[in-house]
Amino acid sequence: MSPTRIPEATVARLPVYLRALNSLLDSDVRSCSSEELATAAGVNSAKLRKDLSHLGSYGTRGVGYDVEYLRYQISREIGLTQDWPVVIVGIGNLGHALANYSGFSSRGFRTVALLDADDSRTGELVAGLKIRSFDELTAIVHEHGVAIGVIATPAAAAQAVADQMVSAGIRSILNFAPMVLSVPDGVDVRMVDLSSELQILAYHEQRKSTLQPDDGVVA
Amino acid sequence: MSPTRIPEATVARLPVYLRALNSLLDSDVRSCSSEELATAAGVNSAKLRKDLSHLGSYGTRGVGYDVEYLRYQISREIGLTQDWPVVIVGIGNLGHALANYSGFSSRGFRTVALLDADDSRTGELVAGLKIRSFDELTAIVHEHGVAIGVIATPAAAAQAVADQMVSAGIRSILNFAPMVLSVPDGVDVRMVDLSSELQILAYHEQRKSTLQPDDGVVA
DNA sequence: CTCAGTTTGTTCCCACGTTCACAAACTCTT
DNA sequence: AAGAGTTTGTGAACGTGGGAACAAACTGAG
Ligand SMILES: NC(=O)c1ccc[n+]([C@@H]2O[C@H](COP(=O)([O-])OP(=O)(O)OC[C@H]3O[C@@H](n4cnc5c(N)ncnc54)[C@H](O)[C@@H]3O)[C@@H](O)[C@H]2O)c1
Ligand SMILES: NC(=O)c1ccc[n+]([C@@H]2O[C@H](COP(=O)([O-])OP(=O)(O)OC[C@H]3O[C@@H](n4cnc5c(N)ncnc54)[C@H](O)[C@@H]3O)[C@@H](O)[C@H]2O)c1
Repeated sequence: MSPTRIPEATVARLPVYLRALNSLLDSDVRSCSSEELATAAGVNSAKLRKDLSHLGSYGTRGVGYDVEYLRYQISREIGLTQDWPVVIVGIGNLGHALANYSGFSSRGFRTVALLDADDSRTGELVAGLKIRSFDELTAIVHEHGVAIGVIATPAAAAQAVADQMVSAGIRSILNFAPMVLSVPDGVDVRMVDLSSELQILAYHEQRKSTLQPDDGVVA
Repeated sequence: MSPTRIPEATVARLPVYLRALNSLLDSDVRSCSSEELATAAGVNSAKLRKDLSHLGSYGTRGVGYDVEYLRYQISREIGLTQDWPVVIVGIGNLGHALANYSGFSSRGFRTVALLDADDSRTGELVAGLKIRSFDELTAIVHEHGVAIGVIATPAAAAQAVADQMVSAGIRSILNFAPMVLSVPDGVDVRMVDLSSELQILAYHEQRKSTLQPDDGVVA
């Protein structure tokens, strides 16, 4: 199946290619060149071809790529052909937005439970799911075979929540709390830090203002 | 001040160091070694020292770093010693959460306006600000000198919103819509794509399940 | 079949980022 | 004052990623 390990930078771009392919399919485009797909994905065509070459040879020289076929191959490589049950912990402002986000379920991700430590929230209906007590985490993880957990609690609670997730068997965590989590080897944590993103923009903005016309990060 | 350009990878970690320093100050720690700070920030101590060396020599050999002083220097380098007015466009599920997020205002970022194209939302009070019409964008940008815009609209509207932002004078955009934005040179776009993050986790999760015990991305 | 045109997959090279290892510079004890 | 102990800042080695360029492999016309 996978001949070699796929570079991390490539893995991070596969979801972008997938979105571009879906967008092409919506426009009834059946086939495309690396140049077209690269433009749609906002990358260099050489980079795109090299990325795809890590998955295998799914194109035809002189012709291009079959959109449907390539989409399936990328989906399979990422693991989207299977179902991924997800638990969200901390149903405050952000947790509510995440629970209502259709972009998760549209891929293979299925939110199976919303958990919160605040008992006064328990029972509230959000996006068709009842908020349940955080104590039920382990039972829910075992029942649904949950492998991915989302943390949307305040920073102060994040490490404790992560510890509980790990001990319940979760091995992949998406963390929205502005807090560096410490987890055992074999557990993946990805951090989404909005405040950091703004600060990075501010740094570049400051340079743009004070220095000679410099190029930006572009997009 | 800044002798050379700071590597992009370093810039992306400065906010993390800043958080770690704030956390140390909260615990009344006045001074720390690169080892301690690196642990708090979740990175290698060699990497931390090299990162900091790009800003200047703010430590003392044999002693370590003065927490308060280093925090100020990093803040100044990022540009947090000045005020950054921000506009949020698209006050739906996510926009509401962002408007209510205190993590923005706690740094130098100040939300000056919430805009939405849906007139039925106009006037609604969110986090102490009234939702205003998207048409007011240019006037608001000029009035407050806004340089940073946040897009939280559906993907279909994102490019049009970005175009309006750019023509109004905004040169830094934080985009939450799952859509590759096309902007002129000199405009920075940072994309926060939650769906991609989940897919990356899924890829690694899949590999963990099917292959021999491999190491994860760690944290 | 042959040849011109097209587009992929890959190789080569360079730039960037990470880590090691150590000299330089500081503190503290004697 | 000198030497032992610490810790920073940096040079050098190494690994990863990006981009140009091109050979390989396809299509289609004549
Ligand atoms: N709101 C945003 O737009 C935004 C943006 C970026 C980051 N964040 C971060 O996301 C996190 C959540 O933000 P928010 O605005 O939704 O906060 P919030 O206070 O509205 O919600 C936090 C929720 O977590 C629950 N909680 C607290 N401790 C818990 C525990 N130990 N176990 C389970 N649940 C627990 C609380 O009951 C609450 O419902 C914060 O860390 C914040 O810094 C939020
Ligand atoms: N909800 C989440 O947790 C989440 C997570 C990740 C990404 N996103 C993305 O963030 C974006 C917003 O998500 P949401 O759940 O808040 O959607 P939403 O539908 O709840 O809100 C979108 C808002 O944008 C407004 N809008 C539409 N077109 C506009 C325009 N041209 N100008 C100004 N405003 C306009 C709408 O009136 C609405 O209020 C989407 O692109 C979504 O994919 C959301």
